[in-house]
Amino acid sequence: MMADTDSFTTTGLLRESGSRDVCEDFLTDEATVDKVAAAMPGDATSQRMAELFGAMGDPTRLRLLLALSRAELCVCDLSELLGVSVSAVSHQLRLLRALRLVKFRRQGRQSFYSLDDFHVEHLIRMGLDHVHDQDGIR
Amino acid sequence: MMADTDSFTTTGLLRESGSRDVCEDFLTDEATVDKVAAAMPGDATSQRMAELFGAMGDPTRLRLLLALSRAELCVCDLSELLGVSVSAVSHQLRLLRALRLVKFRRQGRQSFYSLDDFHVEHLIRMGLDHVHDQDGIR
DNA sequence: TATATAGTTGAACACTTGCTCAACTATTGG
DNA sequence: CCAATAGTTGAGCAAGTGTTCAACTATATA
Repeated sequence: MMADTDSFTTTGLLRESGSRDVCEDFLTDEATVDKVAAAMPGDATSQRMAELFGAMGDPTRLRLLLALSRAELCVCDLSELLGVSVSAVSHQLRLLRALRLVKFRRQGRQSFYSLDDFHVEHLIRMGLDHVHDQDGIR
Repeated sequence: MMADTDSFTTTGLLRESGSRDVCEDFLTDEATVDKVAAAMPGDATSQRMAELFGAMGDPTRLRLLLALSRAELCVCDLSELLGVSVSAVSHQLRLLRALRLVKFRRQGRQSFYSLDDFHVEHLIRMGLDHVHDQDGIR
């Protein structure tokens, strides 16, 4: 299956021999580093993952997703629910739509939004678990 | 078990009767909105979830986590692997540590970092799945 | 057709964030 | 003790981000 082949971790090319702020010429554990480097997803993949998590990393957007994980809702109701202006909600939904985290349908003059993908619900669930586990134990 | 009791969705308090940018006085589907509002995690919880996802939403930090999901590594090797300065790596690891996504141990003058929690690995895995599924299908 | 409602969009602005740089601590080796 | 290595930390700055505001589109109703 091959890990990935995008463009490869930037590594290897940044070896201008005098580069400061980098530790001594050869690595602490070169074998391990090579193994990890080979297993790393390509830049394009990690970039898109970062976009995904970044989208969920804003409180407003996350709460939009949390709300939509319970029901399909129109912009107006989402605005009320979160206490955020319609405009701000619309902007954020646009972003979530671009990343395919939510989809929408128009009915009359209303836009009803819902989660696009079951993965998103799983991610939300795991985020909740992580936070709750941290509070509970430790 | 009760959904949560933190501080409650901001909702309900922002009803200064003349507030602009909010749709007509009563909601499209008040019953549903109430149901969703009751099921929403409290502000403190969603705030912490947003911090978690936000931490994973930066390309550098995400790639640190991806690397650490494969092996325990020192700052220097991480710096090499990602092509990012030692200082930048250290700053980001500090943040990840504060959120308990990674832990570290000192050995001599080196700091070895690793993932703190198996949840993080699951989240990474699901993020990968989501991105790959989007590419594959559709 | 005119008016109101629901939502979208671009520009602008304040705020946040990730990096660099330089100074610092801590551990090792001579 | 001195020098070097590994890493941490605070300040500062450029780039990015979320909200507001005002102008706009589109659908429904009188």
